Amino acid sequence: MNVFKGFRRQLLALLDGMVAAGELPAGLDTARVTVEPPREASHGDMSTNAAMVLAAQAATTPRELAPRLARRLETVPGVTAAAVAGPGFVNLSFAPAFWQAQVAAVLRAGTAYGAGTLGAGRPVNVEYVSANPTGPLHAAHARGAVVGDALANLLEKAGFTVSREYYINDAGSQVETLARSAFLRYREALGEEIGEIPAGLYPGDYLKAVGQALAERDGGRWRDQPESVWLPAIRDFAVDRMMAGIREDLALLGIGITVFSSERALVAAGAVQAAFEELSARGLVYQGVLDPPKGKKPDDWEPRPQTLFRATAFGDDVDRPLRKSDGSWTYFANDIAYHLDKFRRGFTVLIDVLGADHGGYVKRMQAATSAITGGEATLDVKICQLVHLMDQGRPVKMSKRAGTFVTLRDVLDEVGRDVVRFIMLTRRNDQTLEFDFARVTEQSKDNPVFYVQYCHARCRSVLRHAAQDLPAAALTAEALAGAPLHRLAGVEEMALIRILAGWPRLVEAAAEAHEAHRVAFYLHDLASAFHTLWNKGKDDTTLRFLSADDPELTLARLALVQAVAMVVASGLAVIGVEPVEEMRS
RNA sequence: GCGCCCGUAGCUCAACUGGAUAGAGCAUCUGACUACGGAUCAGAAGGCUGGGAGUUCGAAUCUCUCCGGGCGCGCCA
Repeated sequence: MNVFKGFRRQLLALLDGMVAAGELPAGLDTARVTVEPPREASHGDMSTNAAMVLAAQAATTPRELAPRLARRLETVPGVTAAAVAGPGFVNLSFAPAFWQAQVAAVLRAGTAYGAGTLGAGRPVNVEYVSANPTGPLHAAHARGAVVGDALANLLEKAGFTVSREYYINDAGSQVETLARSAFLRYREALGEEIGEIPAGLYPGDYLKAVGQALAERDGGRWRDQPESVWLPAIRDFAVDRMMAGIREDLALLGIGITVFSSERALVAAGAVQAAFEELSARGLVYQGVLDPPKGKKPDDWEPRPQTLFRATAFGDDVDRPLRKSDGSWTYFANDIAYHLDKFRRGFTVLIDVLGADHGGYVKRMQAATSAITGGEATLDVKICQLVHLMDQGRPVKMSKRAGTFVTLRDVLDEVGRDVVRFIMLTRRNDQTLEFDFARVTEQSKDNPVFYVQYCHARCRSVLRHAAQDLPAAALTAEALAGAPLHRLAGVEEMALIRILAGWPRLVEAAAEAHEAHRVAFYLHDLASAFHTLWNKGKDDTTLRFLSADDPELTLARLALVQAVAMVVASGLAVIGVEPVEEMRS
């Protein structure tokens, strides 16, 4: 459980008591009252802004209310001091036993420690990757894949029921281009000389295998047919092949997408028509003419009446077309249908993880989501900025034309799944990220993956040593939960325990903000506190975890070490990284 | 030209959604390490949070306005 939230409940009860005693007016709005760890450790263990938030309502000043509050707070069991500071904060200190008990809580919960009830089982829909099925995933896709997957893990840990989804864009012109490109490779496989790949078609070698497979399956039956005959069949064939490859790559990266939705199937099922009618029924569709885009002057622009969605009524800048001039649906219309589909499947919290090039798409999709669900569903869009691939500080040159673009598979082969997953979360999603092949694999504290893994490995190492040295002792987590934890009184030990106790709170806050990267930063902090303690033991042997002449202290410290290992493992699980038992050389 | 994202230590980035003296890691100096697992640790220095104005008890965070970078900009997806 989240100890800060727990104490906030006690604080609110205490405020009720003050109201009952006539010390505060009834009907207080306590929504903005917070209990948090103070920024400065020297300020105490917890801090509340209650006096500042409530002073105006109580017709007094923060500095007057705070001491009255502090006096009451000092009577709460476990609280050793309540001091007024700054503009009216009340800083609280707790007895060591309060924190030491958290170690036992970790040990009893295991890697489930931090799992929360915040979500209360409510459904959340996370859509990510959704790469066009026109080629293999490349390195840039890895970021969205990891961000989405870790976010899904995080939300699950916080108690939400999560659906992980991939939207297959198999209905547009790009998959037709794929079909034509594959057809060319098919003719090539049948022995034809195809020469240069014409501009506008996909040149990648990966299509050779598609052409080959098609030739093996169907022989020459398509070769002399008109495009209208072979295109649908070859398109479907090629898309299936591409998706098979993509699923394989995702599996290698450990991405747990379970729902794959086909745009084509959605259209075929009439979902777009239904969504269109829904919008029409709400009076949000009209025929109109848009202004030409400012500043940019398309040569072929001419005013033309279109079927438009009134996106401006929901915060977008302009109304958006739903139909192309040939009468078919725009990509946007299809996507509205998909989001409506999510809503109809019971999701009111929708999250899309998209690439940087979709930044301009956010407003209209949020507008559409709000419109078509009557405001019942909200859409949060996480835009993932670019990944700059580097090697030893130099950019890795990438060119699709020259065929040197780096695939996801290349990156995985080079550095492995765990490194990719962790590094992708070492920046906020909306910041560009540098991915340096040399740096992310080096074994030093510069490398956060290594740093955190090393922390876990050190913990496990200590526990292995303990098992050898103390064959008679019960060293299971359950047994260690009963260790004499009051012996954990060192400054560094207490600091470490406070960080451990902050894990449930971090899970909640990160889940609420939809920001999985916070887990990576937290793990780095935790590892840092652990390495600090470890190194203290080098200088001062009385601080070592294993103390031959003090078995009780040893047990208490082993409990702490075990708890650290568990929380690290639990955080790594959210990121999707396997904790290691030892560092391979 | 318009919209969105961003701008924080020399570099790469945090900052618990409005809290206290803005924090880490590199790099730079100064020290510790013949070992529970070497790839670490302790300390120093480094800032007008791009500039300016506003909102209030309080702003890196919200508003406005400039400056600088990225992405996008009718019937591509």
